[in-house]
Amino acid sequence: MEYTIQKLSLLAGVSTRTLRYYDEIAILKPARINSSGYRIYGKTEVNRLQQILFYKELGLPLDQIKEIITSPTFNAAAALHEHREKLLSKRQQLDRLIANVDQTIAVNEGRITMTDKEKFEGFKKQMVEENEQKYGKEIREKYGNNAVDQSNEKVLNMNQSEHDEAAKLAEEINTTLAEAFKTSDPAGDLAQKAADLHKKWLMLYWNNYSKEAHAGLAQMYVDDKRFTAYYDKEQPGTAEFLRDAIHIYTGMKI
Amino acid sequence: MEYTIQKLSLLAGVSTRTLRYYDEIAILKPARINSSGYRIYGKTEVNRLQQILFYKELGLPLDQIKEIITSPTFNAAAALHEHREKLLSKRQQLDRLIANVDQTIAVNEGRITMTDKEKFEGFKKQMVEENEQKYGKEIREKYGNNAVDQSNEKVLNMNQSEHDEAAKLAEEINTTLAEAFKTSDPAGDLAQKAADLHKKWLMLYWNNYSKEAHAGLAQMYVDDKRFTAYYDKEQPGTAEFLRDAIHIYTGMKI
DNA sequence: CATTGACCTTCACGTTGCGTAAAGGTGTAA
DNA sequence: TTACACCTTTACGCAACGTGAAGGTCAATG
Repeated sequence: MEYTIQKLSLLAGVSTRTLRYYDEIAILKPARINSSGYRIYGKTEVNRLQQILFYKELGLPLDQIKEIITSPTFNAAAALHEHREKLLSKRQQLDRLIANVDQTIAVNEGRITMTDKEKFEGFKKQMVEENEQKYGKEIREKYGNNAVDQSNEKVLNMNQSEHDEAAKLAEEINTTLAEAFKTSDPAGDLAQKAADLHKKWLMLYWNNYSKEAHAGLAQMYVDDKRFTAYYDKEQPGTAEFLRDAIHIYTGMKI
Repeated sequence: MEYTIQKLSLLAGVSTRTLRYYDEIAILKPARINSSGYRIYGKTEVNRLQQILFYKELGLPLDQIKEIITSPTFNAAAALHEHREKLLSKRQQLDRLIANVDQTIAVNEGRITMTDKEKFEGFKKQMVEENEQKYGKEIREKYGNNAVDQSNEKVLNMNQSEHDEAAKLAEEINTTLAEAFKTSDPAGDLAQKAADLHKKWLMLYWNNYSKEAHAGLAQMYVDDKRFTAYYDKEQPGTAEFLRDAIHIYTGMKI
């Protein structure tokens, strides 16, 4: 079976320009040139093209593909392993980017609802949101991307009134927590109410609430200095108190 | 505060070439040009550059950044949302690539151990591995990337004897399963032995065995025609029988 | 037989975001 | 004055083709 350039291009789903380019860089030369100067491809070339396209789908650059398929002694396995590493770190980079964009969108939209408040307050909020985001990354590793993406999507699609509700809830948590802290009893009614409010607040941000995640977040409030600073701003020890209350509330310890 | 091009480049951590390029494409013009033709940047330009670099970190192309920061009416939020979508699908694409590379490496290395066997057999094996891979994608969504990556890494690092062990185990599963199938009792000793072998076999591929995942995979053997075809090749109903045995073995139903 | 239209060829520039010379002017300290 | 660090513009290079442009070739049709 012989193919002209267009026949092969139709067969393989690539452009004729691509085939000419592959000829030019000598990764795929035609079997022969006919008397009119036309490129004629044979069975060998079809197979080779399929190989090339396969490796290309894997994201390998053409020069590496060339080495793989031209040199029979070339260590394809090593090349693939190396490429795998690159893809992995690329995905990590992408994850960071996505988290960053999510955060930026949130901050941008938050800014709109925040114009009346002081900048300092805004910064504090942003700080916590940032960390919430970081915790998101940990969830991401434990429960997969979809959960976090959906949750972030949820925040991004919140309307003004939902934003307001979240702010009101956050405020309510703070006052209730402050009252509860005075009782020194994380199992008491007030503390448990704070934990419950915190759950309600969380559910505005998370699509799928789980006790494990709630308890885990509570622990992070203690472990991460920036969270601790936020919750301890009025009374040192509040973050720890909240964690204890949530652990009792969820019946879980991390 | 005024900056020459190099001062600004040192401050911002970009090359002077970059700054000249930004001047050229009019995304960041210097505040003024001094009598010698030098570019002089001021405070405004520093801030603007920071904005540019920020959006660049998000992966936005320069022309879009230009629109965002030059047109005050430009809908930055919409642009970010759109960009977010792009990043998300990019990551999906990356996930596919990684799975594909993993698979290719496995097949490549599998081929070496398979040279003696028939091609047809090889194809069947490849088919099942492919699906195992697909199931891997479902795990990925449920348990995050790390688990699957580690598991694949494990396969990739298996040596010859481990490969052989896997093949032997697979063979043993098949014969045991065939015997067990005759008893028609998925709770019987033989069937439970098959399930246990299957677990051992799985543990060669998965880093973290869990009853849920094992039971889930068993269910997939019935749901996915290609798995079913593989296990039913001698006796129709074997895939279903194996699922029942595993569900009893794990004490779980999906 | 000539024409038409599909197909082929070889240039060659455009894309993105700069890196990297090359060739030459400027500022300042020794 | 000389050296040296700094500045300028110009322009090619990179990856992997897309997209014309200008011009030959082939098969079928009027």
